[in-house]
Amino acid sequence: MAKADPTSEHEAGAIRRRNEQAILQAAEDVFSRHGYRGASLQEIARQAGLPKSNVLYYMGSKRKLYVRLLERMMARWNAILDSISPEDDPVEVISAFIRAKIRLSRSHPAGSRLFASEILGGAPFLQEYLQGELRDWVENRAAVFRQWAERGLMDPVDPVWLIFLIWSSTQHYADFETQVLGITGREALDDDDLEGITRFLIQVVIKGCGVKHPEPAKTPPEAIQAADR
Amino acid sequence: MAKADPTSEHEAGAIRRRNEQAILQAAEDVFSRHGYRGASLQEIARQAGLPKSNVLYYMGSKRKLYVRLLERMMARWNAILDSISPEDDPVEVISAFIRAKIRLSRSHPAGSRLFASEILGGAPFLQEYLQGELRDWVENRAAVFRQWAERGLMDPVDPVWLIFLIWSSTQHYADFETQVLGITGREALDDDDLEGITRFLIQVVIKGCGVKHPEPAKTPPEAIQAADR
DNA sequence: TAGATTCTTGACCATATGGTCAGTTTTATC
DNA sequence: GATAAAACTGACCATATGGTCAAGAATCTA
Repeated sequence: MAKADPTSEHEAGAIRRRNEQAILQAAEDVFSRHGYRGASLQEIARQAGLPKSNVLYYMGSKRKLYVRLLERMMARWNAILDSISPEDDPVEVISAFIRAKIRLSRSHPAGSRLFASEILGGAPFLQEYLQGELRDWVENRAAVFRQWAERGLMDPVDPVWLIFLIWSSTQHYADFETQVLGITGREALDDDDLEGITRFLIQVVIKGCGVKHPEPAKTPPEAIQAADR
Repeated sequence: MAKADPTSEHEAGAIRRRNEQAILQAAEDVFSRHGYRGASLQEIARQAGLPKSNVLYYMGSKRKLYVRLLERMMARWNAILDSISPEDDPVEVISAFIRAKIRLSRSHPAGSRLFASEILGGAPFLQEYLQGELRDWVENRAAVFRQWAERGLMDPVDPVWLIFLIWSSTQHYADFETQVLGITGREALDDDDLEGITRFLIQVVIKGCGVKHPEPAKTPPEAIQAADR
């Protein structure tokens, strides 16, 4: 190997990276539970097992730490926001999107709540992102949805409302985990629950918006079988 | 009139009531934007146009003020959580619920966000409510949904997930108003937008879950007409 | 008008906040 | 091992926090 084992105690940057991660993780939790103002560096430091000064040494300021967390979450987001084309199968695309979004909300619940908290506070740090990247992304998708509707592959629903519907319903299981657990009376949602929720959401959206598989150009055998029933 | 005009400057309790309302309104806004910890009595007082001491005189403590706001919101909620019976028309019931929920989220956006913020923070003040009243309500509804499914009036979807779907998607337009506006690029959502969203959500849920009108016992004329087309 | 009651609010308190800094320890480089 | 650079942290600062209190102002009751 060209580099020394990064997890070793003896390697230089190892403990720095470990501390940084500990701080980021602690901060994500505290910020997500109490919002930007309500979070305290003291609590973050305690949760990361470091003195407060050390947190500031690593992160510079509360503000910078917070922005860094937001950016990290946006990056995770971008990773699943792959582009689509009108030639794709609408059923596949929408199903995959719902699935990916649920998975992300569940694999990074604190980050997801952090985002929600930022939005609730009026998105003072995210205005740019909302009106820039994210807006472009939504409009792109919306255009494709409209083409699908024109080709009869789905009902002519407003694509923006559809995107928000998928967004809100998937996000809900991370942001409002407390509520879901409180009401269902469970300790936690297991993988089976998650799979059930995912399937349910996919089914409702697909069926509710009349999303269909595209007609293959040259009818393959399966299509004939399907028309047969 | 038995009592003096409550809005008059000369009536005794009038200004007290007015101050109280000003405080509650200001507090709802500040708490909803910054969460319990992040909110400061100073800012609430300033926004209500009163000295901080006066706020404490009226409300006792930050905690009491916050709890009072939560209770007020729960009361508004209960007002639309009327009970249903398996004999009702599923289409009507679900449509009315979505409509009422959207209306409430829009008429009291700050209160709605306050609730969301409380949940994000782990619902330290609402555990009881979630596991008590609200849970009972959800289970009641779920039981009715199941009966509808058995009678073939809707698909056999998990009723709890359905309720959460309606919940999250309707709540979204209040809680994430900033996001919606930022992405759509609008200044505000007008009544037409709201009506469009409402119709869209109703359509997707009704169609997506295969919700049907019940067969009337003795087919009235309208049913024949409907079957005609 | 007199006395009691309720309101109102500035001054104040203990505590906690984000952030600075100087001094120390640890690590890298020669 | 000497020196420089990076990492660390306790003491400290100005400010803001939720809350108390006493004393004045307004209102009600007689």
